[in-house]
Amino acid sequence: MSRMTTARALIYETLETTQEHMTAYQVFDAVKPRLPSLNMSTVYRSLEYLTHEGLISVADVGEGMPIYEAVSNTHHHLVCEGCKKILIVEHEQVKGFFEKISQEYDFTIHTNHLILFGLCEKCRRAKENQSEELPKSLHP
Amino acid sequence: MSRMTTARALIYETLETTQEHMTAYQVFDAVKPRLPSLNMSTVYRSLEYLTHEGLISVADVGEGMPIYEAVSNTHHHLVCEGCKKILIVEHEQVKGFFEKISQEYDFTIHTNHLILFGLCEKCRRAKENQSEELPKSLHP
DNA sequence: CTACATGCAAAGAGTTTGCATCCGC
DNA sequence: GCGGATGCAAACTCTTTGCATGTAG
Repeated sequence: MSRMTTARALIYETLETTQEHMTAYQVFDAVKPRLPSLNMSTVYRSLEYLTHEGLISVADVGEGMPIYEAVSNTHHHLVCEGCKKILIVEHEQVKGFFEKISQEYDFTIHTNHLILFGLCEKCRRAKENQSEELPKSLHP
Repeated sequence: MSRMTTARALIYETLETTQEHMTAYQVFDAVKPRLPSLNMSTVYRSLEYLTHEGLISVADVGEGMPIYEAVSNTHHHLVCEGCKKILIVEHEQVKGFFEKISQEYDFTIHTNHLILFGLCEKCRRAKENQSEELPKSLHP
């Protein structure tokens, strides 16, 4: 059987109240003060447990570490590759697309956290200017 | 300045001809026979180079290792969490959604490889039956 | 010839695991 | 009290890096 222990409760509470996506290490840092005995392995095991229970969701931002967040807060992200800014996309904007794919392929989508990479308006404009001024040049 | 070396060419050729998504290790295994001196660090450096050149794309299937594929082959994936089967979604099916998001948020999407998790029709049905009565059963 | 690419080995980082102990139920 | 949860430390896996050597242009 499963137990809602102190560690699990605090980890979930942190994700639920901040309503932010966090990496395993960020969760650790946030909970550690309130539970000094907390260990990284417990964080990983708890995150896995909470995910399995459907209380939180995992996604990969492509920065090496997966991020976790409370599912109550279903939304999606646009990550700017220029300034690293993250825009929030309401699930309403995505729902229709998911439903269409679901029907078309007879596939029940569980993914509840989409992350799209690209350029925000500011960075796109900056890049356009850049390529106007520097027609051809350096490249690593 | 950049060079199209043997290693890079073979790695790209492999991804381009198989038209399959592969992990770094799979790329290594596929190219090694034709270039026995090949080293994992070269694979990683080459994949990074090819990605930066826009010849291949990276995506994370959530299984710990990112997967790579030739961009000529733009499509998306539905990954069944039950039987691990992977369905291909043509970009046509996704294009409209990307455009909508792009406009709505004034954001240029670079992501060209979407991976959605869920359950295929077979596994969904299996799960439904399971919760109704059936104790245990087939493997897909 | 020169700068960049590669192989090798070793380091890093994030995550997982075995085991003794702890604690929720 | 018992079985699952935790802490600790070590192991693991994937990836990155420093440096000497090799090679494309």
